[in-house]
Amino acid sequence: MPAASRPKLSTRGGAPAQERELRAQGKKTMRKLLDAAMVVLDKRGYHAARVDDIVKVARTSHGTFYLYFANKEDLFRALLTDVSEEVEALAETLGPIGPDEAGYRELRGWLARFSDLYLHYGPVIRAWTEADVEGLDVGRMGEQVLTTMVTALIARIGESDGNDFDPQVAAMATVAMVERLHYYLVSRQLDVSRDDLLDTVTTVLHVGVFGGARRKRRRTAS
Amino acid sequence: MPAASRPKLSTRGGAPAQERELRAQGKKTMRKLLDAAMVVLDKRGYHAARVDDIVKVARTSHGTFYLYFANKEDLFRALLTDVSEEVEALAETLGPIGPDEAGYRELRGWLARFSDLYLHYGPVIRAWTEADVEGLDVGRMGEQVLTTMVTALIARIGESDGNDFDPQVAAMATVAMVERLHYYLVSRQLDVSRDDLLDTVTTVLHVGVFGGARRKRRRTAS
Amino acid sequence: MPAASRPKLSTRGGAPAQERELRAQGKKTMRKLLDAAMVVLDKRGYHAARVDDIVKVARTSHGTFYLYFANKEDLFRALLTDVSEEVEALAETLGPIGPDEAGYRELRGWLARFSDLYLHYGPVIRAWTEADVEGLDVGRMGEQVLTTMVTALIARIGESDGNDFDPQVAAMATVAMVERLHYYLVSRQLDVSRDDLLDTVTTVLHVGVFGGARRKRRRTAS
Amino acid sequence: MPAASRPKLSTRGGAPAQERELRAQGKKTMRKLLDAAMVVLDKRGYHAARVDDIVKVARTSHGTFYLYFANKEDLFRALLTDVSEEVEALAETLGPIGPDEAGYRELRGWLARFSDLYLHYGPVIRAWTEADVEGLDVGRMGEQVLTTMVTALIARIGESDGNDFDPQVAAMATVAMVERLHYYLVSRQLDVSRDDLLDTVTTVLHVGVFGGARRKRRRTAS
DNA sequence: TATGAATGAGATTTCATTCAT
DNA sequence: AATGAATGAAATCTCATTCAT
Repeated sequence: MPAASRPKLSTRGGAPAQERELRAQGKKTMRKLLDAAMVVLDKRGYHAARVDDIVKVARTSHGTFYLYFANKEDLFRALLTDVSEEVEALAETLGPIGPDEAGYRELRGWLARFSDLYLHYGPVIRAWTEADVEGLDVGRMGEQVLTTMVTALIARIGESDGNDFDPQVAAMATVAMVERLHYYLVSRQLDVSRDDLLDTVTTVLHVGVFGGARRKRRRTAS
Repeated sequence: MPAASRPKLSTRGGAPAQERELRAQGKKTMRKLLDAAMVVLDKRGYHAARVDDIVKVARTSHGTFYLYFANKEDLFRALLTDVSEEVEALAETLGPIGPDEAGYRELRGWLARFSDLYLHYGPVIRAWTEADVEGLDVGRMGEQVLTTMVTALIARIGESDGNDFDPQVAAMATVAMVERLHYYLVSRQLDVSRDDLLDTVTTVLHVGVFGGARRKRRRTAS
Repeated sequence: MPAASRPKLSTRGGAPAQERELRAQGKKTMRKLLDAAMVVLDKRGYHAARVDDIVKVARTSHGTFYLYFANKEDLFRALLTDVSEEVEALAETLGPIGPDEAGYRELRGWLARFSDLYLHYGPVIRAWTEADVEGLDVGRMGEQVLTTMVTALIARIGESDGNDFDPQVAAMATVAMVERLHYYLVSRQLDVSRDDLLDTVTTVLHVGVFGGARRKRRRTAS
Repeated sequence: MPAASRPKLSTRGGAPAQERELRAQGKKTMRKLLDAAMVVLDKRGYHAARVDDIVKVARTSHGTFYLYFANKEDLFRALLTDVSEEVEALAETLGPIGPDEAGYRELRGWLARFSDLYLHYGPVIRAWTEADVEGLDVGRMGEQVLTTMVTALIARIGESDGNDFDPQVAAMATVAMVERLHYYLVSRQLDVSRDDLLDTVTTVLHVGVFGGARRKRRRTAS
């Protein structure tokens, strides 16, 4: 099982939590809040997420919330920091992707790991999009995450030869497609199994971006 | 230049406006409000957009706003209705896309028209994503827009032969890539000319989805 | 048929209307507004009555409203003036009420005329109650109406002999009972025919206030 | 002194307050708000009562109000619930009312208790009348209160014999007279002592409704 | 005489954050 | 470390009245 699917939730937390030493109970409370935030983020999205909702899900109080986080954005920043690290780790695992079968498999494996990550951190990633407009520095953090992915991809795309397109655009196009498709999947606008989704998107990208040859349809075990 | 780039803003308006007969002045004011909403939506996004901002930009009063729209969502719905129609019209213009040069051109032309549409209606489309979470029925309207596009694409993809992927997923992947890339473009996360973007995305999709052959890079005049 | 049932709606109208000479059309418009106000008052009550509702029912415009009335209260004042006059006229028709059958009939006849009046002007009378709290001078006008009725009654009660109660209180009690019962009737809290209501209330008051003898139940033609 | 004169203000409160556990301080604040509402209701009536007025009298903040009540109607409902219970308790204490002196005393005692209740809860009862128009479900609650009283009275009226009137109408007439008279008393339209009022209304009703014999005027100590 | 449009003061309501225990 | 209570700034919405044609 890929690392991305066993994420360790933020052990740092928000500003107030970092200024003091957290004991076992404190850590537990902070964890409860972060988990709750994910739940609420998933259900309501960033803007509609209320502190009240979060503390209710976490079965704690308003006062307690501010014992661990400076404010709402601080909490989301903590979550996003975790995602950042996961994504960075993921980006590093992207090996060379040749036009052959091995390249296909490499790409599919990587996309599968992204999928795991999205299925877990999706709420945060979607929240980032939502918060992107406006000067929220949460937005800026999201851009960094995007850059990480794109940079890794550009490197691999550049290794292919004979590309008649802009590698940077192609890299972003790749991320765009993969991220949005998962969004459609999670928001039930696309009704398909994760494997089918991965098969198709891998094929399209392998052929379209990495010069892979078209081939007969095949199944890949999850 | 395609019709999509010269869109006529909603002539229907929101709930309150539909109950009365609008005279010239009334129509003008409604138009001012819709235009202002686009500006604010662009700058702030859906959730952060305040009725106050909109009337300020439209240089009118609070009370006037509610003479034409029941509330913010109502106005947004009016805008979305316009987009829906434009998108539907666009979807109908998608001709057959073969693997040859002609297919490439057809696809590029269509994407260019989408591009025009997005450059005009982008704020609304982005806001839709933002409002998607939560029970806003605006979300449901957005899904219809998506469906329209996807349906048109599925038909064309189905015409290609030898596809080793799920046409529905491929269609959504196409929309996903195109929409998000334009989002990156407009939100300045991607710094590239519209033409370069179109060249690359057309190539990737033509090759990856429509069985097109890879070819040397080329420029297409706008 | 008693005069009260063929009321001539205010021919004076509100302040602005009094300052100019009304032609035929003007009078018609004013009448439409007064009628509409009654309808709205009936449906919504005083506080919930909106100028907007009134002009909609009257099929005219806001601007027109203020051509005839200085403001909302002005209109109600006009209506209340009419009621005042009707009530005053009614009060004058109250003859002596002896303990005998003739007294019963006199009382019943008078109450029947009140009933007619209430059935027509009820909305205004109820509005007065509603507007009573607070310094609205509409409230003060209502008190005058009450006084008119009470004064007439006190005179007749005083003519009975052997009363072991305060005539003023008894007079007010009479008005209280009659007015409220009609209110219950009109607001459907009391489900009974107008005649049954009149029979009972006449009996109770004739016996309780005017020293009438109790007798077997009887019907009186409406 | 009867229980009705020492009413305990709502311990349940409005919707938001019922969802959480209230501590001592919370209860105190809720009480302050309910008391303040009575004051404002008395001074301004239901429609003119502003949440702003209430919190000012209660010396608390706007936000706090909504911590305990969903809105003005919710608060009013809480008050009305209290009244309902008091009235119900009062209705149960109505014993048989014969035509003799004992019957007179029973009736007078009961009316005196009603009087106590009205003097305390008058603002709420009057507000109910005011709010009755329009779809406020508060109106429906009021009807129940009315029904409670009427039902108790019908039972007692039915025990008298030889009535030549409709007991239901007579019962409502009784409530109508008593309620409205107190209204006139409290709103200063009737200037008389509570005892004089009770004496007269008891006599009129005893004779008019319960077949009592007329007798010489007398004073009853409060 | 009539009208649709516009206004803005004021009322309601929400909710992130701070306070007191 | 935790909590319920309180706050108030900001946002939404209503509607009597005035304006311009």
